[in-house]
Amino acid sequence: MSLALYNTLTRSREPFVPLDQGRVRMYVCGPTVYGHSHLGHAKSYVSFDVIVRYLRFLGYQVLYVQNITDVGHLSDDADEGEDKIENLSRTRQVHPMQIAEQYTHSYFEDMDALNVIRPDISPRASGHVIEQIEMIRKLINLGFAYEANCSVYFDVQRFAGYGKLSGRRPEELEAGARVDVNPDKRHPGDFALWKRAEKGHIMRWPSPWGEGFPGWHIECSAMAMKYLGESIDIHGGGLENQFPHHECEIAQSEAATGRPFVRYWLHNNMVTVDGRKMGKSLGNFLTLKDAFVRWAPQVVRFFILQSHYRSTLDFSEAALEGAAKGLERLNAARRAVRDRLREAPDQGSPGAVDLEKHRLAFLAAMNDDVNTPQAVAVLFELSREINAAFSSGTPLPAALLREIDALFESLAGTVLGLTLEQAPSGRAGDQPLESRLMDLLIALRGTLRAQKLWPLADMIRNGLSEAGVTLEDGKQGTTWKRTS
RNA sequence: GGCGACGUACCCAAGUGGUAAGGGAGAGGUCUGCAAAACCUUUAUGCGGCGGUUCGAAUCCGCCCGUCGCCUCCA
Repeated sequence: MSLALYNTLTRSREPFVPLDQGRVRMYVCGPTVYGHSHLGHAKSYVSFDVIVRYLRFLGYQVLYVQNITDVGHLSDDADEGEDKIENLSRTRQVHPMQIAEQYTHSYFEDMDALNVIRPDISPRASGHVIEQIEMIRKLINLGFAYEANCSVYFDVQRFAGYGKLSGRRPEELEAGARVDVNPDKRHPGDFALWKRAEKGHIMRWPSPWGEGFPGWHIECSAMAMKYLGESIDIHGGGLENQFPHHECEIAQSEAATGRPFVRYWLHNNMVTVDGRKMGKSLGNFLTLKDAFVRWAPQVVRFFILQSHYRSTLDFSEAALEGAAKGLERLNAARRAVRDRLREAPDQGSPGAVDLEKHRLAFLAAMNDDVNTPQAVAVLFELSREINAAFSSGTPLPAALLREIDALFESLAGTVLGLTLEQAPSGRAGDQPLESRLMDLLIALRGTLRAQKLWPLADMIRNGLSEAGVTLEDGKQGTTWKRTS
């Protein structure tokens, strides 16, 4: 049993075998930093985060590169549009790099909150203009690109493999009604590698073809190859970037090196709202900062993991609420394990819960093209079995409880990035002042309850509830937790 | 118009030939002063429709209906 991934290039599920044994070179298209990240970004980067985490869990040494696009991404057609970031900088009267920096910070802030492990390298496009120029020059020398009117275009007709990822041929593009006529291009499908900077354009660099800036597609090829080599194992990105972005990446990279650029192309699907894509252009997006006001980042992460990365995920308040409750169920299970651990006997029947069965089921799900919803289902099944064992009355031995706890930590924590039961909660014996005050209130209420002074007892419970603390009366005494 | 997906219960969502995972909601129950939480049980003879292949189909094939994505920027 080993990891299989769905490769867009071959449109099939393939066993994952990296180029070098034990090492994985992985590149994922990062954000264009001209706005706060939204739920769609979260789905993409959480999905790839889990893939990276799982590869590392399997023992691979992963080098994970994810770019930050801070120049060259045009707001419209690749010939007419303006640079998105420069656009915004004009409106706000600040330097484009200030815009890029602001939203780069914002991006990492959100990803940190989602417990997304940072990439090993986060190269900025503007910091790699030299590499991009070098690559463009090479493409011209090899006859795959041509200069026209101080801009440089890739000649799609010269590259035989153009279309192998998306299934689209240059001939078909020509038939499309929406390809703009650009007299500089030899073929309507040719794409810009370097753009001439018009008067007033702030982001500009000197080049052999005059002052200008790099096209959008070239950055990923140049940076991926700089840090990962000419052939990489995994390239990830959003489904909507399959064409033209990734198709162009393949063309320019393979034309330049003559070698296969990417072995496994992975594409994640998008978040929808009422069945429609969540996107900036549609204006139906929810930024993560807004989402986090309502739902904890962990809940958002969990919500994402409950669907497959290649499936669309439909957003709704009800769906998020459902995820929040489900996550709490897993939390409760682990909390119960830890609570019992305090008074667990050293001896007992260790065979009460078959951990190995669940561990293997979890791995089987993950090996099957990173089926996180299935893996999450295994966690629920594990939880149910543990709870059943608890309610049967027979105390589980400490060694088994520690094993269960470790299994949660490993599968839910290390692999899925879910930090179960981090919210402060407690029973007698905890250290901080908050806990000691809670102990006092609980003891006071306990006395009132013993005297059947219900109104006074409820006054404490209701007051704490308003302060964001929930009391729960259980068999083994009263516990409290924050309700956020 | 071209290319490509998808349609599974009230909602979200797994499942690519062997007789429908999981979560939420709903219902019943245990516990409780009440409550909350937790736990247990339960909830699709059915997988958009109609045909076909097969011993057997949500899964494969064909047609139809519906929704969406890409072809212009988007994770």
